[in-house]
Amino acid sequence: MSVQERKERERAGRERLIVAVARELAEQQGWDAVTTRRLAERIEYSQPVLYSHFRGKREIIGAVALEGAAEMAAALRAAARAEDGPHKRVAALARAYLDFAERNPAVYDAMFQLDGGLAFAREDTPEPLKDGFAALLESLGEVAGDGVHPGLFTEVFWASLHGLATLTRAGRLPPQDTEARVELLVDRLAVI
Amino acid sequence: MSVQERKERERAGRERLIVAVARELAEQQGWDAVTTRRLAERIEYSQPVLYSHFRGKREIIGAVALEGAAEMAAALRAAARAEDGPHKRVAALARAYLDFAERNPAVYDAMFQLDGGLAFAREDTPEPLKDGFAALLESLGEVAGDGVHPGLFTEVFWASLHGLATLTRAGRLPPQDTEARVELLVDRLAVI
DNA sequence: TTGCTTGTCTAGCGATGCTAGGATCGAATC
DNA sequence: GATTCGATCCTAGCATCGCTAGACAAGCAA
Repeated sequence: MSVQERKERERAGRERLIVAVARELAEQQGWDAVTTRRLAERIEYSQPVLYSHFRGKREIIGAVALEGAAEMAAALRAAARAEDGPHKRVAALARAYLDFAERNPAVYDAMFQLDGGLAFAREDTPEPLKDGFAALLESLGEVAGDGVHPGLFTEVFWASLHGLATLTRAGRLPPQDTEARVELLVDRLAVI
Repeated sequence: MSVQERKERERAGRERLIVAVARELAEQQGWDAVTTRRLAERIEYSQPVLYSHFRGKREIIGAVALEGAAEMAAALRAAARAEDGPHKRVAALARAYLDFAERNPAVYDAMFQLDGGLAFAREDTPEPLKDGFAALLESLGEVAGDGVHPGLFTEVFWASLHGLATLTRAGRLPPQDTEARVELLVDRLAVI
């Protein structure tokens, strides 16, 4: 039994290594540079080994996305917890979101721009994704306003942040006024 | 002289054909299906001909994006012109924006998701893109609120719409409550 | 007719994601 | 300790991608 357990441990370790290397490579040189050949070379195995862990490149992107979602949820909760009062909390949340997107562009892409083969907004949505949305909902629910469904409000707020994050990073919005845009968004959307 | 003029006309016509076919193919089967080989086959010329018109696939995407930007600007202005009063006008504008994105997903991708090699938010930004932003600004400037820079407000509003458009289409937001989300966004962001 | 420019095509390069089939290695059995 | 056998891994290759070099043909000027 012990032999098999050891093998499973090694396999799990190698799988974590694949995801970590994919993420690192993506952050360093962009997802285009994450080819199966390069990935295989970096983990010091041949290409087909990747396919014994993942069905394809898409699934590797999906694994990075899940890892990122868990981290983002934690970062959002930490930022919200550090502030008193709904308004300050929401502002901190928004900044933390955009900060995460800016600091981890490749991970953010894996989560929201690329196709990682993950289900969203459904029953079978993976737990880390649901939890990321929940982390937003926790702070945003209290500023949704009377008669507005908290979930719907969270969706709108999230979409707005997502728009700011992606357009800024793609050079579609000038980078200098980021802070002013966040303030405007929070002041208008959040009630009290 | 006439011979040369005829040739230039034919060349320009072929270039329009390339862009039209690329757009059609992208809308039908997605941008992944727009390969240089398939494109060449459909215009009934060999691959290298494409490269005598465009530097590469990126530039073809860029051409589709410019065409789309001009159409979108016209659609936004038409929607705004049909309504009286700032609030109604902005609501119509928002719906027209999301409607365009939904009806022309491939064109929308070319404009805002893919790399078409275009400059944004800069001096040398192509005219159709500037005009698209201007079309938004015309209606949104009057609801920016006191002391808020119209351009900044337009950026935030646009980013929010962009977030809704992309997240909805990628299946990240449930499709049914789209209208409620738009109403909420307009009600909160637009002043009076 | 002879040259030259202009236009187009065939063929090919180096990559990509992914896979079939053979080799190798280690654990279990005699 | 030798042998069998299954799991594990690698070499080699496929189809396709964006892009380009070089051959070829058509049309114009001399």
